Amino acid sequence: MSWTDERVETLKKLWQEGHSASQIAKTLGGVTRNAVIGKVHRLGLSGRAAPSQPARPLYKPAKPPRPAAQAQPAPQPAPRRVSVEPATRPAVQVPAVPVIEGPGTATVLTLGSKMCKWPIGDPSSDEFTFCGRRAADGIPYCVEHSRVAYQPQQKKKKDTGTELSRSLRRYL
DNA sequence: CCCTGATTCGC
DNA sequence: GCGAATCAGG
Repeated sequence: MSWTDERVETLKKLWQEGHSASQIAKTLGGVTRNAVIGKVHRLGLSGRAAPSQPARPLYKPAKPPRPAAQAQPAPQPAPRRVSVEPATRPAVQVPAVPVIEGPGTATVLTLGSKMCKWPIGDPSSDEFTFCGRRAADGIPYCVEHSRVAYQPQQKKKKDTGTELSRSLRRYL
């Protein structure tokens, strides 16, 4: 199919009405959404609404790998400057060896690798915390919660065992 | 994985 | 001019 005046007009109409490229493609028939998008751009009516913000965020990563037929000796890579998070981060310090706190005092921010990750409370609540008691290396939970967490597993058969399950057995 | 538009570039 | 391929997001 080709872009007859009629089809182009339909395209414009539908596009301005807010239909998606694929919807328009289906309506018109005989074209893909890519074709529609391509045409839309050629017609210069890309950004439909909200021109407030640039449709294109100003940076273009370019596209490196593509079998370009023996192109000319490409110049220098032309460094692209992309804003890369200049913000200063406080970098929350998480104690490697957490203080032994009572249950439910560790938050997602203070939860260290060696702290029990047993959830306490409603995860969707502000009150949500983790157990936070000391947990052995490589074990997600403290002894008490490990027992609960792995209960169904504990009395399985052989259990040739993963590293974790072996550590676990030692641990419990 | 489904979808969206944006871009590039061989044709 | 066309649109497939590809990309960056939602």
